[in-house]
Amino acid sequence: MKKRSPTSLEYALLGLVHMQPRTGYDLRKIFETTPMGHYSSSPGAIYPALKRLEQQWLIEGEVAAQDTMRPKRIYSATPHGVDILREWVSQAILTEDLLRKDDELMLRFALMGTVVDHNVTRRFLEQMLQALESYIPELEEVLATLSDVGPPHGRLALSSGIEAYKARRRWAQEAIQEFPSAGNRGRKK
Amino acid sequence: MKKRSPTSLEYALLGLVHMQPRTGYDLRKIFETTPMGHYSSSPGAIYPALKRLEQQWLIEGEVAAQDTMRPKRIYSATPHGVDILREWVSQAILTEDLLRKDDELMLRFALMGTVVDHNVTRRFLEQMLQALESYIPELEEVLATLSDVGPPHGRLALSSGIEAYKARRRWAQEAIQEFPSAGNRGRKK
DNA sequence: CCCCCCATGTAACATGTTACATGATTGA
DNA sequence: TCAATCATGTAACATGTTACATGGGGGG
Repeated sequence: MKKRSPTSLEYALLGLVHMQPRTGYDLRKIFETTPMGHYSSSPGAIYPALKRLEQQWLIEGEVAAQDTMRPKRIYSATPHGVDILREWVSQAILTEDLLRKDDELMLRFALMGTVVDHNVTRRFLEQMLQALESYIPELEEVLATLSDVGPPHGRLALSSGIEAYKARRRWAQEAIQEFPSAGNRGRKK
Repeated sequence: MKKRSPTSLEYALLGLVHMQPRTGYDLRKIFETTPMGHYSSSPGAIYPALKRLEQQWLIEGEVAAQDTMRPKRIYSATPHGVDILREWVSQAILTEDLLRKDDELMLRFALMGTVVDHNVTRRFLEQMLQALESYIPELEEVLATLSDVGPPHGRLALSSGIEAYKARRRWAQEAIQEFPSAGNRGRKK
């Protein structure tokens, strides 16, 4: 039996309940009201996803308000769930991930705080920087080859993307300083 | 009969065949090899989507290589398709679109070159700037309220997002100058 | 002659969307 | 008591993913 890997939404839910136990409703509110917000949020997505995670033992729900019907379940991550989450956030970053899995990449970073140490975080940022260093020039080259005739919208859209990646590169260079390498450990501040 | 509106992928296909007639294979290659690349690209997504567009008269396919079996179809946009495309790219931009439909927003910009004049493009950029001016401070406020204890990953991920939006604001301010307003028309360069 | 690229398609499957439904609790 | 918010769920549907299948043509 091949265990197909969780979706982004499922990882997001797993990470959030690991940070702190929550109900399905809590999770929905997070997606509705915070900047985490493009991960769905409709009950038809959340509740089935929680059920799947529970079936795979990645999270477990404790029933509160036991006497009423339609009991409320408070979920938290199981040790196995934490392992799976850690494995996911620790995956190597490929250049193409910047194009095809960009959201997932930042989600991984946002959720890694509670499952890995600063060495893994640092490695993540180093790999992201490497990917950006190889991808940005590639995009600039594409931009340079685009013909000047016709509407500029395509070219402008591409340069918007390039600027976004450059902003991310600056961000990563700043961020990495908060995670000193083994050699420099403890010397910061 | 309610005509449900096309998906992003369908709009992308519609826009691309309007720029220039193409086969399904051409479209797949675009998604595989260019920066337009996170829009799917698998045959199981492209060919059914083209079929749907054809059924709604948004595109039409001309059959080439008529004598062989498995004939190759070259698609182009119908006048009705162009209307629908124009309507879509011209929609008003809401602040929440920045969070929930960001990709779609940039796709709309990239595809609008061949269907609207520079006044509409300018309006698009003005509305995007307005949305950014209202959204960026909102995010900064959220960032300021986040507690300093615990792992910084969440805060850093948020500031990465903020920097991306700021980069987009700079880009939009630059880009808008390529589309002079009615009052300044023709005065540029 | 074989492999790769051109070129199109389908079938099974999982996920997510939209809309609906239920009922408890809290504050005005 | 009325409305809003808390809280969970399901059913129908459309879309997209993965994997498979077919076949022609060109180049080494």
